[in-house]
Amino acid sequence: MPELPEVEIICQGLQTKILNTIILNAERLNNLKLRQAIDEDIESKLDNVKIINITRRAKYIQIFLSNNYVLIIHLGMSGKLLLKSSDYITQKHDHFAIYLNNHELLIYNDPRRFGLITIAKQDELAEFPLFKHLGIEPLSEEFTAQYLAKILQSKKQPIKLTLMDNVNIVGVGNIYACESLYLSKISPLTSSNSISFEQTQLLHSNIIKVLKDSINKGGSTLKDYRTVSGETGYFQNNFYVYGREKNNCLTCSRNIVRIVQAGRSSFYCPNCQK
DNA sequence: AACACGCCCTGCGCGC
DNA sequence: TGCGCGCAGGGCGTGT
Repeated sequence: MPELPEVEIICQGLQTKILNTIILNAERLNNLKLRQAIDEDIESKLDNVKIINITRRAKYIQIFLSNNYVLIIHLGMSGKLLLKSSDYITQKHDHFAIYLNNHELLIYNDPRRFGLITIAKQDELAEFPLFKHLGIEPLSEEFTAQYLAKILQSKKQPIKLTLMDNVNIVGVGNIYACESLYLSKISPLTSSNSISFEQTQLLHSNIIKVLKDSINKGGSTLKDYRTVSGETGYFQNNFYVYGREKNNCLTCSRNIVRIVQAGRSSFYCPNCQK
């Protein structure tokens, strides 16, 4: 599934392609439940409204509408948002269609159905239950080494779990947590509160670097991720550790190891990362 | 409070 | 060829 860079690219694509278009209407294509059921009355709020802005919060896409609502989309592990021409024939796992006045339609497709589609009033966004607990954006000015140090010092759980917990920092998923720890020479097993301030500064800059590098390469495509135009990303070719179990560490040539933390794979070099 | 674990789903690649 | 298993960019609810 998309992490922060992939969602960012999708938002940028939507900005380019559908900003200022008008949603003629929208419809659910089945009655399957996503992470949560699609709101009963969502179609009535997507009837002849203009798209006035598109932004990202954590891994959520926010499509602001002229009727003071905001359409909120999360892609879960396997979700895709694809722009199609008006003769498009609906495919398996297409769950939602938005018809636009530029003769295109925006299709939400999600095989695993871990994503969600919902709608909220713009002035209630800050209090929206899905967003209320979210931490700070790693690409914002709020994310400083001091902030990261404060978070790390307050936890003794393994650092990788702290990086991936959206209460602390949003948008850093499994790939970018592994990659930023590798670049910082920190083991994913290290207790959060045993990281020195020097290491924290390094980690802070590497989190930002990895996310920005990935955005510049169009994100990472493992399987499902596509831009709104259906293109893959390229950052997967630049992974140091993610998915490279038993391959050589690009620094010391020893084997990259895969372990499981909180039910998720962590990849790291036990020699380089302490 | 903090953490471990399991579940929500489908599809794919692997070993037998 | 076919079946079962494990695994996948996330996030949440439950139990200890």
